[in-house]
Amino acid sequence: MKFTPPECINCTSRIGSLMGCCNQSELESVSATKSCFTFRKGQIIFHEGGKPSGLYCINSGKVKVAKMGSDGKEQIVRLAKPGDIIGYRALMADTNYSASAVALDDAVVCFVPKSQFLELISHNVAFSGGLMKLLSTALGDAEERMVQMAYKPVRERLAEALLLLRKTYQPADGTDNFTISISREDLASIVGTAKETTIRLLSEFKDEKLITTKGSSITILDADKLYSICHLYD
Amino acid sequence: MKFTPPECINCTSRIGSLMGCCNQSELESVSATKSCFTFRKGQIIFHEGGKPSGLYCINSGKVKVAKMGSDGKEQIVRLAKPGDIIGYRALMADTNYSASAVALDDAVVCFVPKSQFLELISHNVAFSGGLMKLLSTALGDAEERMVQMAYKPVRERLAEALLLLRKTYQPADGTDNFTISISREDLASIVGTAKETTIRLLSEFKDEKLITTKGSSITILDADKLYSICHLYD
DNA sequence: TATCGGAACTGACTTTCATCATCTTTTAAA
DNA sequence: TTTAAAAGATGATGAAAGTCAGTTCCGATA
Repeated sequence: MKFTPPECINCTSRIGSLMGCCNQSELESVSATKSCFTFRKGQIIFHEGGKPSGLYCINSGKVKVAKMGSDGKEQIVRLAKPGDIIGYRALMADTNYSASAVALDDAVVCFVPKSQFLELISHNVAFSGGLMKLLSTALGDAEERMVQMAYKPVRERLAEALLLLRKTYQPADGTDNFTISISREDLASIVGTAKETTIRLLSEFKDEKLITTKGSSITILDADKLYSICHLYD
Repeated sequence: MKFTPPECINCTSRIGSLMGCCNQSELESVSATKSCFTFRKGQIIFHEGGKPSGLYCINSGKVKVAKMGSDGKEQIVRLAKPGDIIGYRALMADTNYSASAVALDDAVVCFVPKSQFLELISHNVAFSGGLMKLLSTALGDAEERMVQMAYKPVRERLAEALLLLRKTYQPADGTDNFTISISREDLASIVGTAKETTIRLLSEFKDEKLITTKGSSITILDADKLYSICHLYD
C-alpha cells in the first residue's frame, strides 16, 4: 500500500545506517524519487526468486529476511530494523532474490530504484565503502551462524537467538528488561529447529528464571546467563 | 617460505578472477609490490583472530578457509583455488580474521599489501565492482549453506559437498570422472558433521556405485545421481 | 622389506531432536 | 460475550547422527 512518504531528511532512522553516508542534496534527491509503502504484519515485501528492481529501506517496523528450506521449513537469515536496508545482496550480485522479506510488525518501507542506488554507489565513496562494510559484516555473520548450525546444540542456539533479538531490537534507551513479541514459529526459524523444540526449551528457560513469557511475548530476565549458555565451550 | 615470485602479467589464474579486472600497469605495480610464499600441505596461511595486513591471491594449490566451532570442531566455510583471493572479508569489514586459511595441497600464494589493495579499490571501478559482486555471491552462498545445515540431512549435505568439490576443482578440460584426494576429516568439515558419519555415508555411496575410493582419494562416478540426492525435496 | 603411525573404516551404544498427537490458552471475529 | 481459529504447550515415540572403542589398511621411513 502506497501513501504519503516520510522525508529522508527528517528520518531519524538514517543515523548510523547506510543512508547516513548521504549528503543533503543526495537525500533530497532520494526523497524525491523514492516510493513508500506500508505493510501489515505478515505481508511480503519481496519474494524469494523475484527480480530486484531497487532497494528497500525500513522506516519503521521489524522485518525478517528468510529462505525456504528444501522441505518447506523456513530459515530466517537476517533481521532488519528501522534504518536498515534490505535487498542489497541480490542487487549487487545481479541475481534474483535468494530470500524473501516479510514484515514482522506493521511496517513502513521506502523503495529506492536501482538506478538511483547505483548512482549513489558510483558518486559517493563513503556510500560504496559503507555498502562493502555492510556486505562484509553480513558475510561474517552468516558464516558464524553456519558454524553454529553445524555444531551448536539447539539450546545454545536458542539462547543466541534471544540475544540477537535483544541486540537488534533493544530500544536505544533500554536498560530495562527486554521484551519482544514473536511467534514460536518465527523464533524456531531463527534457531533453525522445530517449533515444538523451541517451545520446550523456552519452558526450560522459564524454569531457570532466565525469561518469562506472556502469550507470544518473551521477556529476558537474565541476559548474562543466556550469554554464558551460548558460550559454554568458548 | 618466500621465494622467487611469479609475475602477475603471466599468471593464467587471474583470468576470470578479481585480478582480471586490473589493467597492465596495475598488474605490473602489483607484481612489483607483492610478496610470494609457498606453503606445504597443512600449513596455515592466516589465522583466525589475527589482524589482516593485506590480501592473499592463490597462484597454485587448494586452500580451505575454516572456522573453529565452539567445541573444537572445524567448519570449512569456503574453498579456494588458483586465481581466487582470500582474506578480503576481514580487510573490508575492518575486523580481525574470522576464519583461518590452510593449504590443502602444497600451494603458492601471493600477498598484496592492504594499501595497494585499497588503492585498486578506489581507482578502479571494475575492481571495486568485482569485489562487491564477490562479497555478494559469497554472502548468498553462506546463507544457502546456513539453511542446508539447519534442515538438510547429512546424506544430502555430503552429496552437495562432493559436487561442490567437483565444481570448484574440476580441471577446465575435465569431461572425465572427477577425482580428488581429501581427508575424511576435511570432508566432514565441509559437511558439518562427524568424521565417522562421513565415512559411513561414503560407504553407502560406494555401495550405490555413485563413487569409488582409493585411500583418501574419491572419484565421482555418477554426478547426476548425487545431484538428485541433494535436491530430493526441491 | 619390515614396522610404525596415521588415516580409513566398522560396530555398539547413547543422545538429541523431529514428528505426531493431544490438550490448553490466547486472540480475534461474530 | 460467545465461539471459532490460531498459537502455545506437553507427552510419547522413533529416526538420525554423535561418541567411543576397536580393527584394518596404507604409506612413509628405517
